[in-house]
Parts: sequence; structure tokens; C-alpha cells
Amino acid sequence: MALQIYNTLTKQKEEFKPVDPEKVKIYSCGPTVYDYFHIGNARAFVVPDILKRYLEYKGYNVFHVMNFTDIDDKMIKRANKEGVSIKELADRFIDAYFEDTKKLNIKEADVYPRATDYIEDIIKLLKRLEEEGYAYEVDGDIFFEVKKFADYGKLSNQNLEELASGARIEVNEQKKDPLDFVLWKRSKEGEPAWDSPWGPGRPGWHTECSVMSRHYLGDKFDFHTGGIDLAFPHHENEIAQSEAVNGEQVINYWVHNGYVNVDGEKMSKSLGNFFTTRDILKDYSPDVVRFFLISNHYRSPINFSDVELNDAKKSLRRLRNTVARIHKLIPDNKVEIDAGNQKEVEAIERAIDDKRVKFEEAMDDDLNTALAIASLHELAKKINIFVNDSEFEINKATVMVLEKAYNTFEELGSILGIELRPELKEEGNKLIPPLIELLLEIREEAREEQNWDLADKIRDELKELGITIKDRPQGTEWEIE
RNA sequence: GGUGGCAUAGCCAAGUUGGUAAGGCAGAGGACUGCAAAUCCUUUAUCCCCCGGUUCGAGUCCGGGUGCCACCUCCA
Repeated sequence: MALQIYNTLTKQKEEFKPVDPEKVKIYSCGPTVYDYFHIGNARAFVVPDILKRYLEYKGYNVFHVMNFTDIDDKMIKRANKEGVSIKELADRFIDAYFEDTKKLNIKEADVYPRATDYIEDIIKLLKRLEEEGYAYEVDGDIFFEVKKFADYGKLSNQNLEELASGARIEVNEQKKDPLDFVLWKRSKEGEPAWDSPWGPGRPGWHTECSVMSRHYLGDKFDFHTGGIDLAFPHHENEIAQSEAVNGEQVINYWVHNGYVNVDGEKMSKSLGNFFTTRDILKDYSPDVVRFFLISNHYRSPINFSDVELNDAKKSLRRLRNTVARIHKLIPDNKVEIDAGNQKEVEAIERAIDDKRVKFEEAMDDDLNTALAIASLHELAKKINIFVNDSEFEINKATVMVLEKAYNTFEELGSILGIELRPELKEEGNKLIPPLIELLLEIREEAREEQNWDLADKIRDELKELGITIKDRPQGTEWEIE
């Protein structure tokens, strides 16, 4: 099966056909590095990560570019406020970006170009646009003349009259048309500036993506990703710039993710209802946050709330429990016992194959991670029932099928970027485990003497310290957190 | 005003080309337990916002409503 992906440009799901089968090229709009990114931004980083992982699973080589916007109004404002240079500000939040995305298990892109490293190329692009009549200069500012680009509006499905009638943009007397957008801004007092044929200034927002994507990915490439709010005007303008000089379509598939909402409304900095990923990670583990982000379809809005985070946490825990259970059942040494009931083993083996197929079909259908996760839950249930059976025993056949299940969970989980295998916990302090064991021994003696007060006191107080006691038929287990 | 999207059980949510409602959370019942916790199993929508239509058959297509969200300004 081939991947079907929804293309904002055509407003329908399309079969993915790479420009170059040897290398799939993806460009993602990255962060403006003036602050920590919020959970809504995080979604825009996780979505291309899932796309990339799934393409790699299907055998493609992927080349992924993500930009850092390190010059714009917000950067200038923030740098001035903090009394640092733009460069210092950018460096700081780029470092933070890598720290946080690493926790979220987001694979690194192949390159992370910064806008300020491409000023010369941007100027070249603008000169060309000017030469070919798409851009005009007014007093040191350069504007793109939207009317000159016939296809303007094709991504967001707007025509110029309708855009103009609903426009809330402030009327700039210098523009020929209110819809024209700025390509180059003349510098004002105290603002960073680069020399250009039109005098000192800085690039407009949309130019960098046209220039940097072309630099790394060429005239024609596969995917461009970003949040749906970027479709207009950012991506629309990017298309106008790129195609005006290129003459034909540059990007085949536009992939836009939905928002993260708060109380049903879009999370945004201006509304002030945002939560930085960094803060959320203080309360929830990164894999839970990631699992939350992929537990709905990527184009649907998702609501950010403690209830939903906790649902995600429990849902993930359920999968992990089963995988850990399988892990414990598989013996370290080779099993010599011959198989007993072959029939049930075969049924499980079939179920593993079926659920993998279901998982792939879900991912093929526009990266339906919600459905893919459901197939993992279904498999987990089958395995639980299988090993719960009183007839279940460890033998060659059952070990083989458990290993297959274990590897399947590991592999499919890694497509989602979720580690399902039990962690090989490295305890901070080597003294802690033996101390807990000691307490448990004392508790066990108390229980034998039916001294429930003491036994429960140990259990309850360990619980207060974050250590959970589980009395299993095989003995007592414990777990930190 | 234009454009895009959404409306499915208490909550979150998937529903491929129409064929008789995935999965998770919570709840209920059960297994396990000294009691718990944790875990596992079972169970939970005569019905998919409303009205009309096409069809042997519609959550799924068509027409008309209602409600919500988003974009058209920086925004992932």
C-alpha cells in the first residue's frame, strides 16, 4: 500500500509519489526563536517527525530541512527588552529548542538553516522578483505585487476580491494594493540591518522559506509542513515568491496540522492561553506529552487539558504493561520444552500479523495515528488473554510468539516515536534498591505474623515517598513513581 | 462578507470506495489480595446535531437548517 496524504493545495487525499524515489524531501516551518515553544508548536514538530519516521519505515531515505526564523519583529522586541543581541537571543532559544525536542523524541532534521545566514540569497531572490516585475520598491521597502501572480490564493482557496473585502490588514499608503506583502523592510532607528541595493533593511517573513528550501531541496520537492494557521498568508506568499521565479509548482504536498486548543479555543501567545512545552514537561513525562499529541488525527484540533493528558498517560501505560509482561515472560536462557497447544500459538501469530497490517493501513491513510494506536491496544488485549489462560506455559512455540509480539510492539512503537519496552532503569542512588528490599523483607515478616498495622504502615509510607508496592502471587514488586 | 473544518456513548475519539458503530478514559461486574493498590478479563451507543431526499441498505452520498471552531493581522 502506498501512503495517502491530505494535500492542502488540492483539498484531498492523494497518493504519495516522490519526486526522487531515492530521497524524499521535506521542508518544515520551524520556530521563531524568541521564546520557548508552546505545546501547539510542539505539535507542528511532532507531525513531520511522524511523517518522516513512517516514510523511513517504508524504506525511503528522507532529507529533512527545518528553518529557524531568527530575525523579525518579535525577535527585535524581545532582544531589546532583555538587553541582549538578536544573535544571543536566537542562540539561547535554539539551544532550548533542541533540549525540549530531544525529550519529545523528535528526530533531528538534516539541516537547520537560519534566516540570517541567507540574507544574500534573499536579496538575490528579491532582485529577480523586481527584474521580472513582481516586486516594486517604495522608499526602501520592497513589496510583492500580488496581482501580478495569477495563481495567488490557490493554497488557501481565496480570490483577490474576497480577500480584499474581508481584509483586516492595516492600509499602508505605500502599497499599490492592500494585499501586497512586504519582501524587504527598510530599517528603522536601532534595528538590525543588512545592506541591500535598496539601502539598509531586513527581509520580510516569507522570503526565507522560499530561499532556504530552494537552497537545500531544489526547484521541486515533496513535502512542506506547518501549522494550518501558516497556510495563509505565509505559505500562500511563499508559493507566490517561489513560483514567480521558478515558473512552475515547487512543492507537491502541503501538509498542515490542526491546532492545540485550550477550552475549545486556539492556543496562542496573543490570547495568553498558552503553555510552554517546557512547563508541561515538569508535570508530565515527555512520552506522555508525545502520546497525547499523536492520539488524535493530526489535522483535527486537540484540546489541551489535564484530563486528556491523564487519559493519554493511562492509555500509554496500558500498552507498556503488556509489553513489560511479555518481557518478563521471555526467559533469558533458551527454552528446550517442546510446544504444547500449537493452535493457540498460531492464532496469536496471526493476530500479530493482522494488527501490523491494520497499523500500516491506518498510517497509510493520511497518518491516522489514532487508529494505529488502537491496533496496538487490540494486540495488547489478545496477548493478555493469551498469557492469562491457565493452559499457558513457557515452551519453544510460546516463547517464539512472545518474542515476535515484543519485537512488533517495539518496531511499531518506534514509528510513533514511543518507546514501549520497559526501561532499563538506572537508579540514581545504588543504595535505594537494597534499602527498599530490606523494608519489604521486614514487611513480609510482619505479614507472616499477621501484623497488618506494621505491614500497611510500610506500604503507606513508601507510597508517600513515591514507591508503589504490588503484592503479586509470585511475590512483592515495587516501583518508583 | 469570503474560505476551510467540525458536530459519533458520561469524557476523549476512529470510522477508508454507502453494508449495519474501532480504541482509550471513567463507570459497573469478575479474577487476584489479609485488606488494599496495581494489574488483567467482561461489560457500556437500536444509534451517529435536526429535517427532507437518493438507495435493497447511509454516521458515510445529495439538498436545506442549527450550533461550534479557525483563517482572511503576528501566530504551529
